[in-house]
Amino acid sequence: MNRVFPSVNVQMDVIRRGAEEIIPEEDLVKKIELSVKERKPLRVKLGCDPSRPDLHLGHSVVLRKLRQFQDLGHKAILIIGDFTGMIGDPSGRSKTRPSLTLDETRMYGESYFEQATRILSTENIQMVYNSEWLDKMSFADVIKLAGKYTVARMLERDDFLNRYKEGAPIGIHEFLYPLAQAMDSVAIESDIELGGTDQKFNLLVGRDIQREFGMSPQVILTVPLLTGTDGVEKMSKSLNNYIGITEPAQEIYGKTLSIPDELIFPYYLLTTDVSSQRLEELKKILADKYSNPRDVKRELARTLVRMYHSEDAARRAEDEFDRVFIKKDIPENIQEITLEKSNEGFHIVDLMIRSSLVSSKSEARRLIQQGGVKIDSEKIGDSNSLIDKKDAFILQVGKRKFIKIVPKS
RNA sequence: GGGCAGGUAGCGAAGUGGUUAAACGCAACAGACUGUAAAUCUGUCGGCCUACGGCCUUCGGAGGUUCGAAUCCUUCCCUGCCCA
Repeated sequence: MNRVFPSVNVQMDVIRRGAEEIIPEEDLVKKIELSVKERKPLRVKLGCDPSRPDLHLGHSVVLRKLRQFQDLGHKAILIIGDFTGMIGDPSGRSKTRPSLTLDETRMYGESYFEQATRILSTENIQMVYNSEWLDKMSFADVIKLAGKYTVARMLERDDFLNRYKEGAPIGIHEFLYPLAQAMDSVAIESDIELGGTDQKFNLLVGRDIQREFGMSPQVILTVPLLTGTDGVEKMSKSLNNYIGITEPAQEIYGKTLSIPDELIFPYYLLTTDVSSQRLEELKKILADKYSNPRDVKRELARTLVRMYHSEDAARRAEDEFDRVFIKKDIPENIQEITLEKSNEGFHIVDLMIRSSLVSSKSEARRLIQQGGVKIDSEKIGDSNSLIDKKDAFILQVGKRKFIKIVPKS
């Protein structure tokens, strides 16, 4: 590849935006200087865990950072962690994380790639599976590798240290994961590795191990972890506080509006590409107690829908939202199911179960008692109600669950 | 290998023979209020029912003692600490 790169300063400005730490920053400057001089792109590594294949805005933060590197002319190297996926990580809270077969990891890898390229460019990119080199290592190789690191250094990682202090279990293999990840950096000869702040330790191990292998150590760049829609925990699928990048426009819009106000700015900074000037303006607006944060939040929601769908979808999502939640009307497109009814009609509880809006009859009864169930916008007060309608009708549970029932006799 | 301490609902954590489906906190859900924000208030939070009551299944697993067990015993599994 032989091309002209933007100047070092221009590059660093882009790279610094929204980054938490760059370690060591001087090295990055040097690497970029060299890259500009030699017209050689940097190899930018991002490791991906393919075991949870639905990408959300939390993942988008680091992917967007990688995209920025691509746009600056550098090469993105996406490592699919199929090897670790195959072994399965039995540690930690996730009790039964099943080991995946080779086929499955491939499948997930592909799905990951498909989703990631909604953010990444398909040009300067290379995707590799780490089983390619990790699977070939012998036990002796592993021991030798393990010999390059010490327990004391492993315990520098606060996650390990805390568990150690609290007497919580730490599996030996957990010590091996950072090393495996480090081997990835060795294998692909990364110049820089990206990751969330929680990955800082692992990324740093990569530097040490690369050095052990006589390579120039990678620079690491961490990005903040995006807080989820609950405003407390980091965004994750299992905590159900996420906004998925493949979700329907409606969902992205609605979920965005439900984030706490404190998150509006971080979301703008980390998940959108609004200009720096606009960021400054937004900061002022949000600090001004006379302005209503709702307006900039709506703008954020539109922006996100635009990014993952279209301008048009953004407008429609907003209209739809206003209709349903402000005017308390019924959504435009509702999932429709056809159910057979008995001659006396539908038993309300039964209906809720059959449309799988609730998981048990007790739950259904509870919701009815609490006034959370409506048929055609009319509150159902009695859990013994019978619904006898010939034509299709709308069943609503809670604020946002709607389903259209088409009776069939 | 030995000693000790533990394993209770999504999580944290009470309960150590009977009114315990299991206190309390968090999370979650529904309702009120709102900007599907925050805060606040109310209610719910194992399942099933012909339901202000009734029934069934839960306290790491399996057995046992007892009229009766999350609580006592045996055994197995798991975790941590200390000693070797």
